Amino acid sequence: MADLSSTQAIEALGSLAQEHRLAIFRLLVQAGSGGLAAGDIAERLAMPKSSLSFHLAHLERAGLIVRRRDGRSLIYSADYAAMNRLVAYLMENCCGGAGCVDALSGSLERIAS
Amino acid sequence: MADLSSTQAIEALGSLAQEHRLAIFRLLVQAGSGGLAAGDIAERLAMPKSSLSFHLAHLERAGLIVRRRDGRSLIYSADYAAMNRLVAYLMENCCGGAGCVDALSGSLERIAS
DNA sequence: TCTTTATTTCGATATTTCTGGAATTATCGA
DNA sequence: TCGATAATTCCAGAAATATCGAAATAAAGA
Repeated sequence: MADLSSTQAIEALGSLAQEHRLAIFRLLVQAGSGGLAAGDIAERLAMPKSSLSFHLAHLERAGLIVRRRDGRSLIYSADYAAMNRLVAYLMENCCGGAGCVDALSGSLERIAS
Repeated sequence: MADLSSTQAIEALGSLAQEHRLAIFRLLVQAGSGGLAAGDIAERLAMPKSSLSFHLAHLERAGLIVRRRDGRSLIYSADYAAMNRLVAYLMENCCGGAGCVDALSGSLERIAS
């Protein structure tokens, strides 16, 4: 699993830095590896299909989600590995060394329990 | 240390999702708590002062950096706690549960060593 | 093949963000 | 107080993003 370049990190950060796209991504994370059809997402988030399509394409370009076809539906799902790479990038490049690692260990334990 | 709202997370993500701002932030992380004067940053990153000022204001608004005055200089420094909150937000809301925590534990160990 | 369903792509517009020179504000030292 | 230094704010234009209806594409089933 190769490290992210800063260009890739910027792409990913920019994708998540938008109200609708963050909501889409969070929904897909919740949905798990089964993913959700575009139509389902549009309905749940109550947004016009063409707008949704624009944001899905953005997230896919950034590598944060993947899609597969199932009959007439296109199923989108979160790429957890990509997200891990992004978080790892932030921890390695944008955190304050040991203090940061300690602080985050606490968070990890909280989430795991 | 209160959790980030999704609006705050979007602000922070948007601040880092820009070439110059990411470079500024990384530089400030490296610089440590002593921080750097605006002029130093402008020189090191070779950018016009007014542009730099725009980006510093953006990062400060997002809560990722803080500034203090020292004589004629304004010293900027990274707010590690804010960064930790952002990473924690991503792990809690945008990661795939246990699998994600395991993957990131590995990263933490790698960074710590 | 024709129709229906699922979704994307196109296109025009509105909005936001970025850029950098010029003018302005704040501080220091003589 | 004056002159020099450090930085910001102002401004206008350029570039990038977001919005969403209408038209186009892809697949399924009768």
